Amino acid sequence: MGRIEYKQYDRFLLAVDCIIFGFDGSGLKALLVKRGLEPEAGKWSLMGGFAQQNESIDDAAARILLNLTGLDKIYMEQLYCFGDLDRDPGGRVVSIAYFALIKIDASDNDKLEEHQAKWIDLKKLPPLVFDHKRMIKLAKERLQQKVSNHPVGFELLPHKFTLQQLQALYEAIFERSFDKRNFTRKILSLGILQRLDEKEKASSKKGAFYYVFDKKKYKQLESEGIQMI
Amino acid sequence: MGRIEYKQYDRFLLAVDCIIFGFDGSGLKALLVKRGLEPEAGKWSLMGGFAQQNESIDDAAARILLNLTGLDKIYMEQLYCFGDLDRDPGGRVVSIAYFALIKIDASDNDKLEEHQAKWIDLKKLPPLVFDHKRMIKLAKERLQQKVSNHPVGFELLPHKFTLQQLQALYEAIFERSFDKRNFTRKILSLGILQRLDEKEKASSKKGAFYYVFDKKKYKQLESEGIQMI
DNA sequence: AAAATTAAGTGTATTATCAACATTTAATAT
DNA sequence: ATATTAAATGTTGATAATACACTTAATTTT
Repeated sequence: MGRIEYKQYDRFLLAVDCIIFGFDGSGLKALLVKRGLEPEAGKWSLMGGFAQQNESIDDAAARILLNLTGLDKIYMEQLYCFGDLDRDPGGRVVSIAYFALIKIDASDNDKLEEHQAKWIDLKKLPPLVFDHKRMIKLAKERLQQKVSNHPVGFELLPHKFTLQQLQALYEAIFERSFDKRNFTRKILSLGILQRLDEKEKASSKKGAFYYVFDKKKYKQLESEGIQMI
Repeated sequence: MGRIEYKQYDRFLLAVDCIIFGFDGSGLKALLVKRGLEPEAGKWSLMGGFAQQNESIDDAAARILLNLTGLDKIYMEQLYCFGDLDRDPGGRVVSIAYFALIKIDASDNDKLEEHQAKWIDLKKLPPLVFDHKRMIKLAKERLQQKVSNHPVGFELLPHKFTLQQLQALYEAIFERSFDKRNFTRKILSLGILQRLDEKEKASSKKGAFYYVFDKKKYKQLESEGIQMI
């Protein structure tokens, strides 16, 4: 018994690619880098890397995200395994894609510059290497599905935020508008928001109340599931 | 440029494991085999195999399913990539799991016997090798989610079937009962069923009408999505 | 100090969907 | 002719989703 059984079978390079989502108040953004490796070096790409024998695939994904952003303990979920023969012209590489949700201003700017990384609006994507555009498309669909059934703003919004910011996030994710009254009623009825006494004054004279998430209730609904959309 | 860039990185064995669902009128079943390979040879297992360099991962999954059942052009969907370090005691193997939906009596019985395969009720699973039980659990959750948003009976039921058979399928998938009147109304309102003039007489004196799927409408709703549960 | 401005905050009526519930009907067997 | 069996079918109340417009708080301007 042990580690000699499977010698005869083919072995594969395993890449891990990360679709990193962020929200800056207007559009939904993805964090893209200039690819540092041939082939296609210098072109826009998702952040990625190769998995190593001494780590799980989840760990590889976390490592790659940390490497780019300096962040750990980030919301991350496996998206899909892309295994077509010719997806990478540099060789047979099977890629496992993960998507992550981060607060857009929490990442380490030095690291971002190191990788020539930029937040790019999903509606203005440049040409991307390999099948990375397809990955982003799938990730966005998964995010929509996720957000329909789970609270998710916590990961993408600053600690305190206004109802309009939250609505803007949902509108960016679903690329549609919501009725302010219905949206407010729905989201407040979930009981995951706590209103602060503080107001955001930059964008109106009256000012909009800040809210924070009730972490306990949020976590509960995150596992139970909700019906949001 | 070309196929020499990535030499330095680690390479992995890639397994493909198939969760094959079937429905026999009462319970939801999975097709399990007696594992033919050390380690754990002789124990119950999902049907699986190693991916080869000359095929896509999707193709590998289709090959493995064909190999066991003799069936091709089967409904199949990638489930998840399992990449933990010690999931397989025989070596570092990353497994990509697929789930398939087949008509339970369509498969090639000789082939099934060759692999000592059996249809086993999901509620009576024996101990399984590695993380295969976890795979089945996840596959069942995905199936529930799938069925909530897409018509799916077509793949699991015989060509013609009664409303009660269809309801029994849904009840098996969701492990709950539905009100017959509400279920019938809902499913008929989708407009994907065509009633035949023929009746099934085995289980009642009155007889229950057979239905078939309206393939065109079915395919349309399959891509558009529905709200079933 | 009054008026104007700006976006925030809020309520109601209508419609559609979901859930609960029991009787009648068609065909065969006695 | 009667009994039996499972199939087929409708209504009502509750809940959720949608559509829609005015009032309020605070600042800025006159």
